[in-house]
Amino acid sequence: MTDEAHQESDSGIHRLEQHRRDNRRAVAELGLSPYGSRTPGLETLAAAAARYDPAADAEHKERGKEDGFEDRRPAVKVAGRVVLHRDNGSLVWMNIRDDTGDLQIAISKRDCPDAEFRLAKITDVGDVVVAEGPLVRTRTGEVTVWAFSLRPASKCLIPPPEKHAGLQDVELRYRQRYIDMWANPRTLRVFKLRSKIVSRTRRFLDERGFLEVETPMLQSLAGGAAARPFITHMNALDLPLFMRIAPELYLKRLLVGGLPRVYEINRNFRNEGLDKHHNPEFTSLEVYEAFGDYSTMMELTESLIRELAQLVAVEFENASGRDADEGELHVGLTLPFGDLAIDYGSPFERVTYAELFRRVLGFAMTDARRARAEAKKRGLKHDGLADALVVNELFERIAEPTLDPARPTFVTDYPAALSPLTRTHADDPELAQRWDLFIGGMEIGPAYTELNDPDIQDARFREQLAGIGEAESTFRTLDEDFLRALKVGMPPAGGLGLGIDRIVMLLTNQRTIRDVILFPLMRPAD
RNA sequence: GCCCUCCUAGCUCAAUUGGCAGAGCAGCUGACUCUUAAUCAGCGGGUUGUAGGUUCAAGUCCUACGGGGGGCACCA
Repeated sequence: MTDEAHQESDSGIHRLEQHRRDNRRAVAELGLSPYGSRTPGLETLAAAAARYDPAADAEHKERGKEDGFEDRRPAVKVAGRVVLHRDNGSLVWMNIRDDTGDLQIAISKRDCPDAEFRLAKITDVGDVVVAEGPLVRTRTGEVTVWAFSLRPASKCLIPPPEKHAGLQDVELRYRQRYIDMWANPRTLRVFKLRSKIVSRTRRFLDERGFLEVETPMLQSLAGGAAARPFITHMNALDLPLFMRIAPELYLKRLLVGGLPRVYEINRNFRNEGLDKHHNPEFTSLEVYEAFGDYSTMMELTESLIRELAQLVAVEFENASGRDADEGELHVGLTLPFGDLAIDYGSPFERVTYAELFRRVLGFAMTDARRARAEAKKRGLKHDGLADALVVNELFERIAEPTLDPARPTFVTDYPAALSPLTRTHADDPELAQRWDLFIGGMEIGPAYTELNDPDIQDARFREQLAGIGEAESTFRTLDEDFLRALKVGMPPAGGLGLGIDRIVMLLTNQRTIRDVILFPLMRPAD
């Protein structure tokens, strides 16, 4: 048996990787450094291609061989990863890619130093190169860098994915995102958009006088939500710590301290299941506004999401090369999400919890006996549940799914029994000043008029804690310091929580949360 | 936690009823100065996720395990 019969050589290196290692050595033997060095004066592929000058190109084609001819074709210096490689003998073509697009490079034996022409011949798909030369248009009409210089910048030792289909294996796409990103341009587009969505969100809030803050992610009490936390440990203080499940209780302390408008965009960690809408670590936006309430939060949220949709619509137009003046998206401002066309331009729908319940179920949510009978009839949970929970079971299973997923909808005024930590209406203590926003069938986030009476908050906390089981009590305890902060006096306030990952899913038309998180949690492969 | 489903060459995918594991791309050798999923001629490349089992014979059927995807349940 020869070595060639083995997939791997004695050193355990795959034959395809070995060929690439051999090519890397050949590059070094040409006197070129396979891993490149600092390179000033580079421009993006899109910017370079945009500088193509048809007149100069035509002039050069006509009179390029005349004595004393002055070449006025713009010369560009670009870098990118090789995605296609066509060796035509004494003329090598390659297409390189950066985050702005692809560009064709031609390396001719006649016009390039010998070592650099030989580099072109042994360049592998996946390598990163720097090319320099005038912009020309080929006979088939493609803008091309006609290189007078080609340099190596980095070697790709791993065989790349299939050149046309790209990297299809979902598992590999998540585990080896660095390949997915360059092999599938769509992936890079989504994550660039995500970044723009987040920075526009910051700008939107900054412009309105909100201050971005960072509160603890390691907490000795994990409060602000009812999820299971991750537990960790600090050696120096021999202290058990929780990863935060929400920043809420710290942000409210800041209202007490005298910051009237604060927000935080950061990670939360919840030790629960994972599915297409849940990753154990996810990014949320929380906003608090002193002297606001859940209505001011509603206006803020609607404007923010409309502005983000507008941003994405403009990006789409730019990407598809459409004339921005066409205005089609601006008039309607709809964005695709799967089979839906979600309308962000029209005023969002508003419906009260009670109204939606009555409309769909046919009776008032205050009719507990009827609700219980209805739940039983439909085979929903009801035994041993409080009235409000039976009503909510009907609401979530029957009423909520009737919302039009193509119309962003605020469901307002939840039963107070379901929202013990929210201020109730002055004229109806059974209703909480809370709304939830639904878009595309997903819950995007809630907002509240915050409770700021320390005695009521204290009582509600204790009621909640009284109802929990043994297991929960290990991570749910009363935050005495938070109650002390409320006793110092927190102004009346509106509070908002939005799931950033889900907003990005909606706006970039990605059906699973893993496609908007760069490195979603995966089980270790081995 | 339960149910369904997928895992075949570096990548993308085939393989009929259980009957010799294949193709394209990528790779290697050669030709080619306007190609563009370059083309042309030739050549290599496999422990079919892992471990067992049934069978004359297993990619295919059975069991367990690992990983992925989907659904259900759980989860203010």
